[in-house]
Amino acid sequence: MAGKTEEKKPGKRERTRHQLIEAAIRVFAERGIGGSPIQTIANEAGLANGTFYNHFTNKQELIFAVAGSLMDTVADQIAEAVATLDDPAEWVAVALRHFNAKAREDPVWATVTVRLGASASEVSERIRTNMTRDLEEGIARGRFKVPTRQAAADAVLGSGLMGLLSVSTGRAGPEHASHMAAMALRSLGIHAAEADQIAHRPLPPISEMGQAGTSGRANSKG
Amino acid sequence: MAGKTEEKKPGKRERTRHQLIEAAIRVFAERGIGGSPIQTIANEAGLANGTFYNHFTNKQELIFAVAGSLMDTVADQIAEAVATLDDPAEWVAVALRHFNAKAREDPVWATVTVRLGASASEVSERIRTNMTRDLEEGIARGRFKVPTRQAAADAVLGSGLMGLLSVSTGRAGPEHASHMAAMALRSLGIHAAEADQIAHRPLPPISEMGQAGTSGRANSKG
Amino acid sequence: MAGKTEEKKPGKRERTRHQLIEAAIRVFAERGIGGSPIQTIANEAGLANGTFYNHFTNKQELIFAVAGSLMDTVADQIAEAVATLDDPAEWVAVALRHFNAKAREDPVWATVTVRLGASASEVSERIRTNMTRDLEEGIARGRFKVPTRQAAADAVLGSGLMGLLSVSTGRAGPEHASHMAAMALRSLGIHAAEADQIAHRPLPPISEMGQAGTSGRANSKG
Amino acid sequence: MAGKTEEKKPGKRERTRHQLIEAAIRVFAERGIGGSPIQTIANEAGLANGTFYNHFTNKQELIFAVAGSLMDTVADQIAEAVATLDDPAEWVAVALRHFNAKAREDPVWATVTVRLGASASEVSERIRTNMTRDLEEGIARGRFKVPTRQAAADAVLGSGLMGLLSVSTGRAGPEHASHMAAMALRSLGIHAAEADQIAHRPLPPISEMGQAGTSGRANSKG
DNA sequence: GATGAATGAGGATTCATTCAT
DNA sequence: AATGAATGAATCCTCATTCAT
Repeated sequence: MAGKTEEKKPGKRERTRHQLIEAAIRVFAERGIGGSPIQTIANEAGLANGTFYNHFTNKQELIFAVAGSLMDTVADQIAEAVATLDDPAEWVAVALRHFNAKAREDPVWATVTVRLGASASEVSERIRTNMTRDLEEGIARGRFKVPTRQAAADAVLGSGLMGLLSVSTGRAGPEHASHMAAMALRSLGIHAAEADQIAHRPLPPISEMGQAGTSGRANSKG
Repeated sequence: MAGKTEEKKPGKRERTRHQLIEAAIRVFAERGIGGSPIQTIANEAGLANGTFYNHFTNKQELIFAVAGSLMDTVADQIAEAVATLDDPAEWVAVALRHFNAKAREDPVWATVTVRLGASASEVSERIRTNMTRDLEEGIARGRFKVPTRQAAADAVLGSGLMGLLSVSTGRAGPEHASHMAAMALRSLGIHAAEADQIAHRPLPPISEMGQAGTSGRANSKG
Repeated sequence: MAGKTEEKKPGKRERTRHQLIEAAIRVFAERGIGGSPIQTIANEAGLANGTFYNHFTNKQELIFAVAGSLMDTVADQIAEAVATLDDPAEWVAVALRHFNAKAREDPVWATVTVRLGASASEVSERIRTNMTRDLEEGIARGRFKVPTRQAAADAVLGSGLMGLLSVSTGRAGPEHASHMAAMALRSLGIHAAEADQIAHRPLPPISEMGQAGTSGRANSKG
Repeated sequence: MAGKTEEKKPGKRERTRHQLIEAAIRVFAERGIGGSPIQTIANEAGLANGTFYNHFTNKQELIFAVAGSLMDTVADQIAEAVATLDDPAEWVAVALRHFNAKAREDPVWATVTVRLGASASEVSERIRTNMTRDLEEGIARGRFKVPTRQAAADAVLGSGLMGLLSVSTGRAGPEHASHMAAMALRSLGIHAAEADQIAHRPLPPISEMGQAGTSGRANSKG
């Protein structure tokens, strides 16, 4: 149990798994999930088809992993950006704007996230969980006036998701994110003028850490 | 069992087509679109698989027909309900609430609508078009104060969609629809008190016309 | 319910199923079960691979059907031949000799039957059942003197099976079947001289009816 | 348990090979030969899949080794037990009874032996060879009266095999082995009374030597 | 020798679609 | 129009085997 008892290759397995997820994201974006054979994904990752099954039991598992990876990536980045701020209203605004910014920077991410939305709603729970927590804190502090915590979450998340769609279909102008944030804040009971002001404050930066999110996920195959 | 048992004339063809669409909705709800073979759908409709191709050229056409049927059902009902009202704010509130009510009444409808999201986005455009028209009128009349027409549409539609999801996953309480409507109105610049009031007015009833929506659609085979 | 309510094609389905079983028997004999892809079997039957799955859910089901068909064919023929005789001793001798004769006439049958033996012992139960019935009758009539019905069945069936193996590996001489029958009768308590005599009587003929046995079997796919 | 815990020297290689064979027997018994991937067998042996190929060139070789091990185990034990006796009739009876006893003591052995039948008939030849030798001696001494050496071998081996099957399917009663032996002797021309008497004599014991049989076999990999 | 990731040919299975009846 | 058997391309998945460490 001392020393290098178990670590032959530093995460070779882990890395291959990532290659597959990354490849899947690219292929999904281009051809859709249903139109992406395992073979194609494996090849895109520079691997043989059989290798896929050393890392995932089936396609469904890959889809979940992809969805998870996608969501976790932003969720973590957003959580980090938000951590420096005090005002719940700003948390929400920053989260929405970062979510949107991510979509702009990485259209592939946006496309896949949107396509995955319904199929993998269990996974997007992570985003929902984070957001709900933030909203509750805001409600508790009297910053937000909303009929229900549930309704608030739906309104904010719905805005975020629909904004994503607008970005990925090219409907969104340059300030779309801020506008969406402002409207979301208004729906949470923030006055229009203040909402606009908060929604336009400079965005705290996020770290560029690679594939942050996926690291902690369980590896279903031994 | 007497005389013309099968009622040859009045749109027998039409009816068979409908059987297939209805069967597809049920099967899609249960197994997802990708997991629903034509064979299964045809059997659910009490028909042989070959019969399917007397009514649709391919599966994709069925999917569009299903999406169309789904959307038209509500879109028409909503349009009818809204037609009696004068205030754009009320249009929006009523539309959102009816959309949500439909989801409650017909969980299968809700499930399939959500699942269809990506596969048939062209169709959901119809909802967007209607909603955008209403919002524009409201903006023109000075009833809504929004940064952008686009942002407004996203905020409202996002709420609607997310509300649908909450219903179909059982997260939504009895007043969820009204709450969502109120928040949407706030985001459009209506004051909180008024928004709440509008969102709780009695809902204008909708007619119970059977499968209204699909009627006008072209029949590609024939 | 009167007239030709249900019989479009006179057993088209049934016939295709048979083609597949017959083709499988040929292919199995040549390449072994494990070495016979569905594709090859279907092609041998003059059908496309997909057609196979209209008649069997998987390969295992085909194997059972083949084993059943094989066993039933002889079992029926033997039962017919035996029906004309009165002496239980002769039943057993005739059964063993016919079993062996079949192996000589149809080496493919022999090969497949042997190879199938273990994999499909459930199916060969039919042979065992018939034989056990005959033995019991012989015991009841005091014709056989055996320690156990079970032991008797094992001895006779074991002889039959092993004889089959000898035939299919070319070890068996022309009178092998009669010799085996004689020895089997001895083990059942018949005196040597009489056993030999019975085992050499002329063999009652069997009808050449095509694929008799399989007809009654259930069709697992609708 | 003291000192050199791992015992490097005395055939560590040999032992690993054995672990694999033993593991294979267990896995074969449970899942059949075709359904037992190397990976599974290696894991069952507590080894990585790659290790397998340090000991066998391919799967077929393992199957032969398993069959050999299976047969040798009994063949050697039987040979030993028989060596103390003078009467060929007793040789046959003891052999059959030991064969059957082994099946009872080690159901896994029985199952795999039966399942192996077809896949490794070359190996079961060993049993046939031994048995044929014994029968010839008996014939030469005038102890057996049989139509053919071949027929005699088939009758005895068939009984033995079928008895094995009866044991492994639970059809065999406690005295089944003796009954089978008695019937086999009768078929060889021994009178019923004597046959019964011989078949019920106390069984000479066999040594409990571990994995005796496999030891002499060549090791195809260096 | 042991390890376990990678390989890729082989084969099973699905299912949209065609077509003769 | 309805039927349902047949089709075969597309894809999933398995697993014996290789190989770098």
